[in-house]
Amino acid sequence: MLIGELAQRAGTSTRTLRYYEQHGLIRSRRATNGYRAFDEAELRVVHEIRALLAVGFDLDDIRPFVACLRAGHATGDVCPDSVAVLRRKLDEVDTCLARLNTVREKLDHQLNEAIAHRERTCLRRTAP
Amino acid sequence: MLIGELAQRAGTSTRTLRYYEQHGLIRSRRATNGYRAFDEAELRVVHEIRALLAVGFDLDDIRPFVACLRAGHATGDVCPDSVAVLRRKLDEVDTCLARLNTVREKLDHQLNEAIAHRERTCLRRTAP
DNA sequence: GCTTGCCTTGACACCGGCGGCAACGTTTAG
DNA sequence: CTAAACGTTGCCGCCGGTGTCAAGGCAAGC
Repeated sequence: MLIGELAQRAGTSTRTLRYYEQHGLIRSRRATNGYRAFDEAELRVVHEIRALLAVGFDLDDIRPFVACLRAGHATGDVCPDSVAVLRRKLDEVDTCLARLNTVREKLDHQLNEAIAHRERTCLRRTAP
Repeated sequence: MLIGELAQRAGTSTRTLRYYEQHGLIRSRRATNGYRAFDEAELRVVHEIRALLAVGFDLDDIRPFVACLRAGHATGDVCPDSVAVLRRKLDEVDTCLARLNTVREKLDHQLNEAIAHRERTCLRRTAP
């Protein structure tokens, strides 16, 4: 499979695939003309990459999942390293959620105070 | 007040202050030697900027707050434009929270599945 | 006069996942 | 023969707030 076909089937660009390869996430042989030749299996790998990126993982985080797939597992998340990343990411998300909730409260409070202040000082210009 | 003093009092770097000035957020006169001279009032402005940046605002978002302070208000958030930004930011945060919660659920599910799978296939290497 | 420590502007580096372009080789169809 | 449609490598741009360095002007104490 040439890079264009893989890109189309995976719903990405050739530029993206070269980038993944350059960073060791996907693999290819080279034909005599220098063209990359991809195995069918790489399609699944690309899908895994895309799915994890969409969730907020970066390429380094994703590497263990790819390795897990290459090791023959049906999914990329059952290997110890992948599980470790999942745990860490879950922690990160929880931390982020906590911070974001704090920010939300602050914003909400600040917004209400500001509106209250404007009403006290009779500066309402927009209808309630 | 010279830039070094303002930087120290505001807890930032001179580089940062020049950047803010370059982007129209703080103001200075120039002494005959070319040095920036800052009013005391700018200290408060810088504090406002830093506080909002810390919450996740970008410099463009912050501009109305600074204008509000300069208009003589005790706080930067009571002016209509600031309130509008606050509303928008609150919406953004809510959207972000929603997405993050979705991600959290996915991760949690995926993690549990992976662990369950490993236990089914007797690959436990770490003590429970 | 010399050093030290302020200040000035300007410009590059960073991070990460690409987009996009240049300049060029290959294959295939007409 | 040529044009179109693929492939290759390499490099710049982006985004935003800062760090950091260069190369130089000023202030003040010895």
